[in-house]
Amino acid sequence: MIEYSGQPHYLVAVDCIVFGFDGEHLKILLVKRGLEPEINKWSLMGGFVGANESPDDAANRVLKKMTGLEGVYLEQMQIYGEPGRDPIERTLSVGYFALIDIHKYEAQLNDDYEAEWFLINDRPKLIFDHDQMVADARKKLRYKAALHPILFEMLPKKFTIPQLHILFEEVNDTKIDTRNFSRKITSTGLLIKLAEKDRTGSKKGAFYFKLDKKKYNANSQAFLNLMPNLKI
Amino acid sequence: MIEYSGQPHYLVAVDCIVFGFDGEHLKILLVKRGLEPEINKWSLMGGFVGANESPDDAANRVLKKMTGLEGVYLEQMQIYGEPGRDPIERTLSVGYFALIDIHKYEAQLNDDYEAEWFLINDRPKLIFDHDQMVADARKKLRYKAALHPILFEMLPKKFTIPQLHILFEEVNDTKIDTRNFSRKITSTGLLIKLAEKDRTGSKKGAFYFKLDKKKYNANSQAFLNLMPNLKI
DNA sequence: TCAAAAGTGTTGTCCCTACACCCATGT
DNA sequence: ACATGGGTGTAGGGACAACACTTTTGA
Repeated sequence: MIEYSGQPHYLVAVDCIVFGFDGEHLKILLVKRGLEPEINKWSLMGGFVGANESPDDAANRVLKKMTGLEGVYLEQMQIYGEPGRDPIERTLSVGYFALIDIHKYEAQLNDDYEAEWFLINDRPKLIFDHDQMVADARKKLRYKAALHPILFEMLPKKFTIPQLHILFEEVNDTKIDTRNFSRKITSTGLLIKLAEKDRTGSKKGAFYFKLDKKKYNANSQAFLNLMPNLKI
Repeated sequence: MIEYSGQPHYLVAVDCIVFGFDGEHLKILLVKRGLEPEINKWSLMGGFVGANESPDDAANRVLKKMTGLEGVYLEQMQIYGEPGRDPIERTLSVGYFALIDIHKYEAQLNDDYEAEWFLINDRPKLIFDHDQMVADARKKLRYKAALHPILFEMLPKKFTIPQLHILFEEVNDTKIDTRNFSRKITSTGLLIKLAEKDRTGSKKGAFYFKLDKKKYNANSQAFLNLMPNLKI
């Protein structure tokens, strides 16, 4: 019987930074931690990687369990593995960031967990190294969104250009010229204009668009330069 | 005494995809595996994460041990954690890619390990999921190198533009116009022209350059569009 | 009629690519 | 002299940012 004798074994967890957009501000979803230590403090959604699942599986399972949502946009970020990051026992955690449509979440809220949306810039202090994870996720989201059309994942199926515009400004924490933005985003060819208008925001109303799924899936790897004066 | 009772524990390893450049072709450094199972098969440089080190520490330690080199460019890629990826025992592995100056390596080769450079496109089959790791690393290297000035890490302190040019072509597996390339790369302002010329490649000789460390460190996060017709 | 937001037009600038051509030098 | 890479010049086109303007419609 072959074995890797004498090597230490560790717990492996996943933690998810869940981003949402309420139409005005970027938010993250936090939960009150249900186990010791630090019980009842705010933390990211997380859980241990089970014996028969990959970390990706685990992250999807955790999200399903805590939000009720499946098929969420989920991206592996990095591993957090400093020896002392969990005071009880050595635990390595794989950080993920998730993008969800906040309204979809509210529709099927799972009340078993005390979860709450917080403004990204006004959130409680989190346990362990979770604040670092949020900072890293924010940075990575910005980076990725500048080059790839992923922010659609935080909007409903039907959305308007002004909505998308505000979202881009929120994520990048900057002002973007509305006129150039709408042209740039439509010129990607990823949007399909619908006949219907959203009239809640203005008298004139803004046309709804939906994503061209086919082109979206084909182009999700392409570089798009979605941000003016691209700098990080 | 608080504990996370009943959760499974796993081995955690690191595996490094080490890239090098011999002046003509992109290569990777492989080792003959020294333990069962699959002993004497070719594999990536790897090792288990020790009790008092982070995965990043472990990757640096493994590289130091097997190549003798310190301060190597090392970047975390992703975690590989499918339940059955190691047939002996569940092991999660953090993949890293490393860029090293192949000549520096040869200068202080560690003969304790049977290590060998292989052409990236002509390498032996590797154990477990290491072939997948190499494919992922190649893709990530290409992606990153298109936007950030990291390929310098594979060249000596003094290098010529034609050398850099071939390296870019190798990494991206494409032809790049030499004339436009040299202008684009010098226009980044990251290079300092030296008085000396390399005359091994041509009669005229090509000027040596070195990296402007100060600007390099300041700009390593900037987007640079180093590849024409940027597509992935 | 007016305010307010949506969205189109316009223009100058800069960058990028393609390609021609000159440069330096060992043989 | 001439072959061989190294490197610069140049011109056309396209993208992009800046900003003016029109459109739509509820109040």
